Amino acid sequence: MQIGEAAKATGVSAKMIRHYEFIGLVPAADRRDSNYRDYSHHDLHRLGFIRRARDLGFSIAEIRDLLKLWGDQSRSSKDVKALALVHVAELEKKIRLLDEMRATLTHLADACDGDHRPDCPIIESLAGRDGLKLSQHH
Amino acid sequence: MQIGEAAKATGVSAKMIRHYEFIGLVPAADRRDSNYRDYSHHDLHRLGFIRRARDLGFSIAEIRDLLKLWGDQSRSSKDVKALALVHVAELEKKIRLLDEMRATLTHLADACDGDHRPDCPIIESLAGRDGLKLSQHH
DNA sequence: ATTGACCTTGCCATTGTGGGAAGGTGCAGA
DNA sequence: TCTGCACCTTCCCACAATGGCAAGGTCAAT
Repeated sequence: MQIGEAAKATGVSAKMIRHYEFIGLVPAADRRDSNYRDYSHHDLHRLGFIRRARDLGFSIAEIRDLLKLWGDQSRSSKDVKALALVHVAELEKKIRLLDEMRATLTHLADACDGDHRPDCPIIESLAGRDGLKLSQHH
Repeated sequence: MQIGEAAKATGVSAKMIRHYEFIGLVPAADRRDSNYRDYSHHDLHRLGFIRRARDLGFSIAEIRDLLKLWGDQSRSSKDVKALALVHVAELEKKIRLLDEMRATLTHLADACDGDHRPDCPIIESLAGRDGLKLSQHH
C-alpha cells in the first residue's frame, strides 16, 4: 500500500506520515523498487493509533510514551492510566486558562454598549485605565 | 528607559519587545547614541496594552486591529465589541474541543482499573479495538 | 509516446516564545 | 586606568504540527 492510500486509511496526511518517520515516531517504511514507501497492515495500525492519540490532544512526546507502553507486554494498566491522567490534568489547565479569558472578555463585552459612540470599556481596560480588572495569566 | 526596564515595567520580555518592533506591532523605538533602544511612557503604555490583550488570548493579528481601534477617534464601541465577541467565539470553540478530549479521556481512564495487570481500555481504544468510541475532531 | 495521478526530496511559512553566540556600552570599584 | 559585570546589540536556531510549493521520478492507461 502506498502512502496516499495509507493516509486515506488512517486519517494521517501523507505529509505527516513522512514527518513521523523523520522524527522516529514510526520506523522507516519499506521501499519498493520505485523507492515508493510501502505500508503493511501493521504500519497502518500504528498510524491509526497515533491519529487517535492526537485526536485526544496527546503531544508527540506523550504519544512516543504511549507507543512504548502499547508494545510493552510487561506494562501494567496503572502506567497507562497515570499517563492518561497527567494529560487530563494538562487539558484541564488549558481549559481553565481559556475559560478565565472567556469570562473576563465576556464581562468586558457585557459592559460595552456596542453602539455608535466611541466609549468602550474593552479598549479602556486594555489601555490600563482599569476599573474592570484583567486576569493575569503567566 | 532602556529595554530591560521597559520589559519589567510592562511584563513583555525584551526579546518580545524587539520582536514586536520587527513585525511592526510597535513603531521602531528611539535610539540613544549608544544605539540602545529608548522607551517613553507612551511606548510603555502601548506595550502594556499589548500584554493585556495577549493575556486575554488575542492573536497578534487581532491585537493589530485592536491597536488601530485604540488610536481611532472615530471608531464606535460597536467595532470593538464585535472584535471582542469574535474572539470570545474562538475561545469557546477551543474550550469545546479541549473539553471533548477531556471527557473522552476521562471516560477511558474511569474504565481502566489502573492496577498491576496489563489489560487497559485506554490503550485498547487507541489501538482501534474500540468498544468506547473516540471523538473525531477535524 | 503522452498525459495525469501519484510518488520522491527539500525548503519555506506559520505562531509565539526562548536560547545562545559574538560583540558593543556603561558604570563602579581597585 | 584597567577590569569586570551587567546590560545592550544583531543574528541564527529551536520548539510543535502542519501545510504548501517546486523540481523531478514512476506508473498506468490511452
